[in-house]
Amino acid sequence: MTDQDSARRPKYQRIADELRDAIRSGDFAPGDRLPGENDLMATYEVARMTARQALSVLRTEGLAEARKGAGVFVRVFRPLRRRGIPRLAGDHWGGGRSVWSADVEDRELVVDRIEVGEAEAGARVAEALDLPPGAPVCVRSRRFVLDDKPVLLSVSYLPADLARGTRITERDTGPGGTYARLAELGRRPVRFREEIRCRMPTAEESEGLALELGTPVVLIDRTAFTEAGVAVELNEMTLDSSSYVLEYDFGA
Amino acid sequence: MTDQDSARRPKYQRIADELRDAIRSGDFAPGDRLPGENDLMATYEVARMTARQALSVLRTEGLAEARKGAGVFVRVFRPLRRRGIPRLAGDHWGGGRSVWSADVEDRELVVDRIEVGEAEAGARVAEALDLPPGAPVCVRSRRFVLDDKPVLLSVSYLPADLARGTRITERDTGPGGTYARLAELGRRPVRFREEIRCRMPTAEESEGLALELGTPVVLIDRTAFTEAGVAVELNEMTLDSSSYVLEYDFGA
DNA sequence: CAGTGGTCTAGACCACGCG
DNA sequence: GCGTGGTCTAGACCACTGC
Repeated sequence: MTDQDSARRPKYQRIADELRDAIRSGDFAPGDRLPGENDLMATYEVARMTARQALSVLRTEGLAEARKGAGVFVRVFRPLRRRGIPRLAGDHWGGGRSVWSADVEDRELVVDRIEVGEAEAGARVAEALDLPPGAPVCVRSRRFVLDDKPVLLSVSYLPADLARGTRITERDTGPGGTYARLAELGRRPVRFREEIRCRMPTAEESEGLALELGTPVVLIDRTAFTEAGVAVELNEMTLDSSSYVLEYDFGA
Repeated sequence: MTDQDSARRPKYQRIADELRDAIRSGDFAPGDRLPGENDLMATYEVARMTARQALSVLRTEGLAEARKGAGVFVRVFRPLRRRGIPRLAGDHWGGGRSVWSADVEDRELVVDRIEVGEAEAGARVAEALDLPPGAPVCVRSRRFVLDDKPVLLSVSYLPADLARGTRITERDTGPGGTYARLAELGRRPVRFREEIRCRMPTAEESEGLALELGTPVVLIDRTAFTEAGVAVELNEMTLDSSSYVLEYDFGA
């Protein structure tokens, strides 16, 4: 009766299917504990590794997370909405607020792992900023942590001759951030290009964003241009995909 | 000598690290065959499952793919560039071309699994189209296959009272596609909102897009609005993330 | 300290694909 | 046909968590 209909589908997949259905149907709500390895071994009369493999399917699908010594739990999602276009409107950061204040509202935002320095432009950076390869660039990297969860890694590149001697090279760039400083230099960014990619994280990204198994990252490469069409900044962002919904509004 | 520096890192991780480094450094180029399970067992003197686990790390990272009976290979990427904004400019589809011709250029595009029908709006569709829940909607679903690789699943919803009696309810919507028909009805879409999410695929998505292990999907929900601000279409798209780079250009 | 998940071994049989 | 990866078993020891 129970294994007559197995129909060539591997046991671990069938177990995963049942658990997945139970999650989707609401039998297990976000945050609930799922049956553990021992439970599955008993219920389905399978070996340890088979039960493990079933759970690993759900984890790599991003549906479940394992907590050592505690159990396996249904994952909880609470994505942030990131509005691609109005957030960069001049009247946001122009008024002394960072572009971030548009996103986070009443949640607790911490910026850490701030590093500022100078380096030689690699091929990609040089091309984006229209500089000769090896040209000096100001590099600003930082991490954004929202309610104790890291959500974004950001590395920003600017031509060094533009940034030197300004607060852009300091840890705190001042009110309105880098874009306000650029505006003061007569290089106000008015046009932007964002390129979006998505893939599984590297080990470093996984560590830096404290990612669960089965969580992709979103890469946003934003180039900022002045009215004259000169690229003044390349910002490479790495987002925890489970923490974000991106939104773009535009006319035809 | 070889395991003195193991430093608590699991064997399978150390093996995966070495292979990953070899890939990144170019010792294995895209498409190359990697050492198989038996090779790793011999080289590192580990059990089968340990070698397997090492390879599975690379696969879930999206760096390698297994071909049954053949071996494990370094994955090859050739993403399409999808320009979010100019592709929807009226002069593209207005001239009788589909919005797709902007993306694919000289590659072979096949559209299959076309289904057109009517259904009752679920909660999300009803909200997006500003209809009462359960209202009849026209549903158009299809799959785009580029050079024999499926890259996008699309399901489009329109208010049924708008679509009925037009070519929108036929398999072939005619020159310029759905948007050109809407324009003829006096409901020309002029504003768009795209919401972007990213996650691991469900089993159905994985099948429909023929995804490798370790390949996330990108979800784009696009709502089209008329000049009067009325939502006339919701298009839910599911993309193979390894096949796409999304691009958005906009001013501040 | 009892139970959990994490790692690892040493076997087995199978289906598939390439030569 | 032989080697490949895919599935599965029945054990083992460990580290961590929570009671």
